[in-house]
Amino acid sequence: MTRTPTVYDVAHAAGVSTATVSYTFRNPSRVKESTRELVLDVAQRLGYVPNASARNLARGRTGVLGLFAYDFLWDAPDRRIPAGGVLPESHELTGEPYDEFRLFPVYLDEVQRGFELECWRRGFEIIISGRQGAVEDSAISELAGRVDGLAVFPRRVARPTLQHIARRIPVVELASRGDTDTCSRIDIDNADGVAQLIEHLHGKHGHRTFRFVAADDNADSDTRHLAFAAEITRLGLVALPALRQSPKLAEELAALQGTGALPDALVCASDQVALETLDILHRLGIRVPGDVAITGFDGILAGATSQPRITTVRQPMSEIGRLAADLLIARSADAEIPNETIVLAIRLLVRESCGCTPA
Amino acid sequence: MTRTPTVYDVAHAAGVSTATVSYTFRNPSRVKESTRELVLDVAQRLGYVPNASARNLARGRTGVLGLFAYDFLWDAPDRRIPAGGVLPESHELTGEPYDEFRLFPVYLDEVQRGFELECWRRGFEIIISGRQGAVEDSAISELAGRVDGLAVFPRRVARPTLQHIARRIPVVELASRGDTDTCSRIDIDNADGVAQLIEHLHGKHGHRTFRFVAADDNADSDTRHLAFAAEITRLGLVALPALRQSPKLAEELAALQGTGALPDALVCASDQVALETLDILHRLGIRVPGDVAITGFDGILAGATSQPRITTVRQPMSEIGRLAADLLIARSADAEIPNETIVLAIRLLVRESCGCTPA
DNA sequence: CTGAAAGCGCTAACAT
DNA sequence: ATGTTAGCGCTTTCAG
Repeated sequence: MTRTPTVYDVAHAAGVSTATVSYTFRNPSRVKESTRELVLDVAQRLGYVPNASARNLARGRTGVLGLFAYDFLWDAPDRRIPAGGVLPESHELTGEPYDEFRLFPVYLDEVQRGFELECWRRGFEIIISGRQGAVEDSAISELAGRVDGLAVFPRRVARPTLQHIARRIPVVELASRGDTDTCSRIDIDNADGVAQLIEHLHGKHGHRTFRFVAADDNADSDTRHLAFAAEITRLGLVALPALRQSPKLAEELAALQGTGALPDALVCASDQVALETLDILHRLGIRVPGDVAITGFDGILAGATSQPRITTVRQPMSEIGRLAADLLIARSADAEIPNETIVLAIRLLVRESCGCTPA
Repeated sequence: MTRTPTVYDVAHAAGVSTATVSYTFRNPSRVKESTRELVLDVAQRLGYVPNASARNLARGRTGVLGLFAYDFLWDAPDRRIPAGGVLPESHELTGEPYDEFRLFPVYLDEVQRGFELECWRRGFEIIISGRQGAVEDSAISELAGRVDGLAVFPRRVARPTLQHIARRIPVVELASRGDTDTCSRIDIDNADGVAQLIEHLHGKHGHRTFRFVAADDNADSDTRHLAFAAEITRLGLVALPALRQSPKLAEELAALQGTGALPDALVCASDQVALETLDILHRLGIRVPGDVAITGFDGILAGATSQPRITTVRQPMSEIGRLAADLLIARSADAEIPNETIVLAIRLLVRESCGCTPA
């Protein structure tokens, strides 16, 4: 096997300089047509493929944006996406554990999609990186060295690491966290979402007792919980402690059922939490929304195919991804552009789990 | 804004050589602990992030695998994923056209997922690249220069281009095409799948007239159509010309309905075709499976949530992605490993669109 | 319109 | 255990 051809080989074979070869590919109009054709011909014949590492090094940028995702499966391998009964056992699986968890796209998938499309539209490539559990600094730093800008989901990367990276390339955090100005941030109006949900449950359905169901170790969940508490207080209702998505959630709900202490409504931190809760309630024989109303947050697909369908707040997920890419591209081209925080509006999606009837 | 720090800066500030800095990051055990700590400290203070382009150039490899995907939306912007009636209008959309098409994951998404997970597990990063419509050679060649191996979906990239690239890095094509040994190939047993479907429709339900519904410009569709024709012939049944997924499919089906010439069963090239066909039949008032049976191919999620659920053949999609990554990693490490074609087994998924009753 | 040549930042022999 | 140094392949300024 011969050495892979370089600009030198092409230049030599074509009887031109390496500069001309380079221009032929990067700036064709600078090269006389006949020369250009010659070079392309030779390149073709030799099997020349430009080496991006060399180019990026010379240019000082990569044309790649990174998305540091995660897979919640890895963190919670024994937790399934509850799909409100529609998850079909006959949707044959390959036997790999993750295969059965990720039938439905989740929040992250939809954000990723928006990010991808915007990158491609703008001529950027995209590295999707993911790690299991706690992220070692080296992994993320490794990734940072490969890209012109980086989008990360919160709570995945230690803050000092993020600050370190943000000194070198633009970084945008997706979703809430609140402090610092290390990086840009794209967030949604969580408080408004929660307020609209409660307003609907309270004003429209007359519900008076609420419990929040929190997700584990999740910044968004915390934000929404705070908003929930504030809203409950504002309405002069009784603030009860939050329930928590965990292996013990089923027990807790069973206990509430036993003592007749079920609230009127369960406001869940996310659609995924809502779906899991729904599943548990089903198993306990508690009817939704008959015995208890339930709401989610996000607007993922699974919540629209469950039984009943989940009343929720829709995030503009792909728009979040799109904006993230947009912002990174701008800042990577001009370091003077300051970090910014964008807060996107949400929208209440009234379906059936709150007690409304299907249209 | 100061210049971004390099190994030289770190080495200088720490009073060591660049080699020591490099070793500290790449081969820590080669460096005395105290030195290592010193270097890491200085690097931290300076905000040093290793430049991957330089490293890759020096090393001669990138640690990145590419997946050249596509988005069928771009090619057919006016064609929706029909979801058998479950696609909820209230699943609020952002207004961007693609947003409403891609609610359900498709074949490609699931393959991609397997690819990603395997890459991450093996310590590779992954570049997902996509283009609209016909792919210019430069785009794919561009990508090829960035990665150690490339997986492509068929019919997206001109064959000469693929051959050109395959001279430099390992390439694997996902799904059927058949000719050449330019690249490796991962395929499924399409013939077996089609045979099992027809066997079921014929043997179990006694159907005798079949029409194939082909997808446009799709290698898999062609392969399955051939297998379909062969099987029909083998059983001594009447071979009728294929229908074709297109804006005119509705007319054609209506015509068949009008003349009482509907077949017993429609064997569709994919689940997506089946879902679209199902949608059309619905609108024509033709009952499925009452008036006509229908089958799909792939095993995507949308086919499991439609009404009725689609009887289909399940491809091990994430396994396809996983194997692709596996194969590329092996070949990128050892150019002596020859190309190979892997054919994976499929599995019949009997649901309701064939006429069976729900379990 | 084309060529010469100086980097880009890092790695990995090889030397000490 | 650490330092020296020659590349890795391409881009781009400056000359011609």
